[in-house]
Amino acid sequence: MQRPKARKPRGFPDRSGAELVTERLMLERIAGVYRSYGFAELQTPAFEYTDALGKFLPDVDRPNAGVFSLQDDDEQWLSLRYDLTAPLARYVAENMDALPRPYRRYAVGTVWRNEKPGPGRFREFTQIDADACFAPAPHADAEIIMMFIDALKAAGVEDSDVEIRLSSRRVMTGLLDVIGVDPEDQATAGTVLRAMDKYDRLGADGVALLLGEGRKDDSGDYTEGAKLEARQIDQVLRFMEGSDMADAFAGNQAGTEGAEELQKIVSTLTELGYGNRVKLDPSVIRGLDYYTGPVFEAALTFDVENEKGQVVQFGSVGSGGRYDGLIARFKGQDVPSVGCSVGVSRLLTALASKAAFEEADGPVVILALEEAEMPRYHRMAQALRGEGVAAEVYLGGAGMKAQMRYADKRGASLVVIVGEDERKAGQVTIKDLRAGKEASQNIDSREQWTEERPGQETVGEGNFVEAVTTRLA
RNA sequence: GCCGCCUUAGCUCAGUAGGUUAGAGCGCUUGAUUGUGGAUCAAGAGGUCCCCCGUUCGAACCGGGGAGGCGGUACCA
Repeated sequence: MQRPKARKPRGFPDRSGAELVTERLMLERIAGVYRSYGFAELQTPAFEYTDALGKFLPDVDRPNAGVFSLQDDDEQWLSLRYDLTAPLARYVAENMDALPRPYRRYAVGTVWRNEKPGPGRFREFTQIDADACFAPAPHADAEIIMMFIDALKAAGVEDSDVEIRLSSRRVMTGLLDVIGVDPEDQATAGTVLRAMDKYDRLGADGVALLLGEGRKDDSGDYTEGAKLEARQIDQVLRFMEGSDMADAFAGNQAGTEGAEELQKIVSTLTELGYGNRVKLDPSVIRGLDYYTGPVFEAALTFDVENEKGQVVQFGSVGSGGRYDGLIARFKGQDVPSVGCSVGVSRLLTALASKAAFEEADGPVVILALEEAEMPRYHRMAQALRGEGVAAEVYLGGAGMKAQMRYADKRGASLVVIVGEDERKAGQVTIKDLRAGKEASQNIDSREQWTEERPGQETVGEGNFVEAVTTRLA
């Protein structure tokens, strides 16, 4: 008989223990920030119709690569959501008339992307988003960014560890106009913007190659360039290196307005004390056929290492921006909207590389030494639970040594022992594994080992609950 | 998708310029302790040397193909 191999599909993490506890705490703290700004939770399903997500391949009757899709029994295509914004757009369009304006909601959930996993990058991960719809620039944008910063801080990211990089799609439209590239020309405009996006990593020279003929990277991969002229390339680079975005647009409407909008956002944030956290950065591009105004992302300022200690390219841990056209796909009418998203799974990975998670203590383990006394052991466990102490009775017929090993492996702080001796004497032995662990550092002979019983005490059976809670306190 | 590296015990990794019984450390099990985890000592279990095809008297090792993992790059809502 052919047995299946026990294996996990790649990019789908198994998760347990302290990581999960930390994630739940993180989510609750971020949600708390969102709620404090007046956002209320909305839950939508994991699946949406593929056309509602806008993920059919152009001119083909099949869903785009990158999303997990399947056909329902009526042959309609469904896809797992790849973010929380597309489902929001569907929800708002579907309930347009019933919703207050502005409509503010947050959402927490798992999203799925069918693409190659990388360091800190999974095919299944958690996002927590907040969005305001029917909310025009620039004040809604300033508020979202402010809240985004608060959320990251609540998630445990130190001020010095993160930087909010801000740019604007309208400014980019202006730039393209000025250098003579039609912003509507998806192919060229897209290539130019994607090249700019790589400025951090490749520097001016690398970007120049991508704007011109193309570039072959160190691994030998070749990327086709935008084929701009030298003059245009120079303009783009000068824009990227310049400090004042507005300068670049003498009389260009989109560019000038975009830059003014950014200035208003920055000055609002500065007035509220967030100015030092935000930096204008023309290399922030984000979703090309998605955002229409300001865009921003949170970049970590420390190196992320993998388990082998190698420093690894690590993307942003959250992002957001203005998408005035997303809901128009359904209703034909622009709905000015802006939102942010924290990539919780990725943020956890990054923080884990910085400091290991503390494993919490396991439950108190009550040894099961005498078969006939099982009810007594369960009663003792109940008594502890009644005081809010997590407790379990050992199950399975192993000897005392094996039970102790089990308690150790579980990370139990205390073991409760009632064997024949204790029972006859009306007593309970409590052993503190933590104390023993410490003492073991200094023990190196077998004699010492068998004689000492560190952290062990025997109390009357009426007092054992109190003795346990005192030790745990 | 493209490029590179890697794949030997549960884990981390040695290994022989093709030769019979493939190793270490850690972990695991058992014992030293007939009622005590973690230190120490001893013993033991555990392997299709990623898979397939080929070369060879003989392949974990050489050649070809494939799969998987890792990293980079492309794409990324």
